[in-house]
Amino acid sequence: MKVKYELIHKDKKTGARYGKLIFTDKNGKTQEYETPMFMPVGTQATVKTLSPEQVKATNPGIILSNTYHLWLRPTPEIVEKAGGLHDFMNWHGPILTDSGGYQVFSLARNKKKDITEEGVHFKSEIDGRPLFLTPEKSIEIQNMLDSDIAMSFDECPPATADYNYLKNSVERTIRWAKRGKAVHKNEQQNLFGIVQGGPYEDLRRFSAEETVKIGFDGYAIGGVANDDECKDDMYKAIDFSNPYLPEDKVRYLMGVGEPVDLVEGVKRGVDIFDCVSPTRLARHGNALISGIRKNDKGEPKENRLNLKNARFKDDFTPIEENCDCYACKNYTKAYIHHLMRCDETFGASLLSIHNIRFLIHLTEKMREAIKTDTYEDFIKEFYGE
RNA sequence: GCUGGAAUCGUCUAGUGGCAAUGACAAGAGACUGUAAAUCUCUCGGCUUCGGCCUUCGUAGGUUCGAGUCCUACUUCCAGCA
Repeated sequence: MKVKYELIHKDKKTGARYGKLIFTDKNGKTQEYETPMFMPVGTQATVKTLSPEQVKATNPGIILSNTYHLWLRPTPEIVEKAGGLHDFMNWHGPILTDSGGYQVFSLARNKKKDITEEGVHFKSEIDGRPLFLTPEKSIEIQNMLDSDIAMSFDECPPATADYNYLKNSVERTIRWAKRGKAVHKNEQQNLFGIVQGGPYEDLRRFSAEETVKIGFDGYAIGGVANDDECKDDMYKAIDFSNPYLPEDKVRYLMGVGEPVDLVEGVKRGVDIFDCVSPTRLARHGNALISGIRKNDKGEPKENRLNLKNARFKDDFTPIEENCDCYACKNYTKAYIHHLMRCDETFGASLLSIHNIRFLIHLTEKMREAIKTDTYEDFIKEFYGE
């Protein structure tokens, strides 16, 4: 499905954007989704522990999947044979595939040696065989997967990377973006470019301007929220990138994030987000709740309950009294505590439903605030001020 | 009744003369940001001025510089024979 972003309203005080993503399929049929948007992640063509129906009940727009992982298993040939990713996984809403760029960060073992101009060397985690992913290959795989939005193959650098490393990396990522676009053939698929450059103003500007010159259907800000990156560097990455991105294209902050990151990202002009955290936290027994807490750096962080804690064994109230999710409407903390203690998958499912719904609900509230030019008040209320 | 064997931290378990004592589970807590993650880390006898000190391997004695480990008796359990 081809996508078009429509900027509908900007919050008068903060500039936060309310908009729509309009997808049109080859028969001219459209699907509309509002932004700000949170996109749940389903790396292996499934949002872990959830059926498509359960995901749908959280009211999402786009969901993610992953080029690298589907390349290894089941292979793009199988997905193509199944009629594309939508039919294969029974998800008929929009799908965005990450390019494998994050795996350059998380899986390439020897960054200096494995990342070359031509592409990136990996060793399969499944059978140890050598793998080589190039910008062309990534796009070719995504074309075959037939996702609605393909991402350019980039290098997602570690937060510890220094200026010189980032400068070379940014330049190479731009060359990769050109190579990827040159081989992009799937006319029903959109292609997004990715801005890199760490927390450096000149690198972000250069990366954004060069990426925009190539011309993409949407733009992402990448390389944030890795390792122990501080929030301040993430905000710099956004602030130094957004001024150089076109107003009429959607802006995607990759891999983010926590509720506080969504609120701060939208304030800085971001439209869409994705993050594994709601589903991973869920599998590890944690439920997102309203309010904020501080991490050990003193930064504001998501508030949550660890339902595995003994104190919940006889707590027969829902995770959040006013939450409209399936888990909160039907189950108690004591029950979920019991399921998590017994390693029952249903516990992880209920927490995944709650956490995803929590973030999506947050974006819904942000939209309403932007539409009424009260986003600043919304932020104050969010921080409990 | 006889002959073997066994009793160790909530549970199972390692341990054959230097041991507060192995591993697993359970338990208590923490981490997690484009998913190598239903994973990983820490704690798990008591006290501590963090150097140690104290009390622990069924019970009671004994041998030894030193005993969970060797010896004796007892208690309980298991197996085989009656």
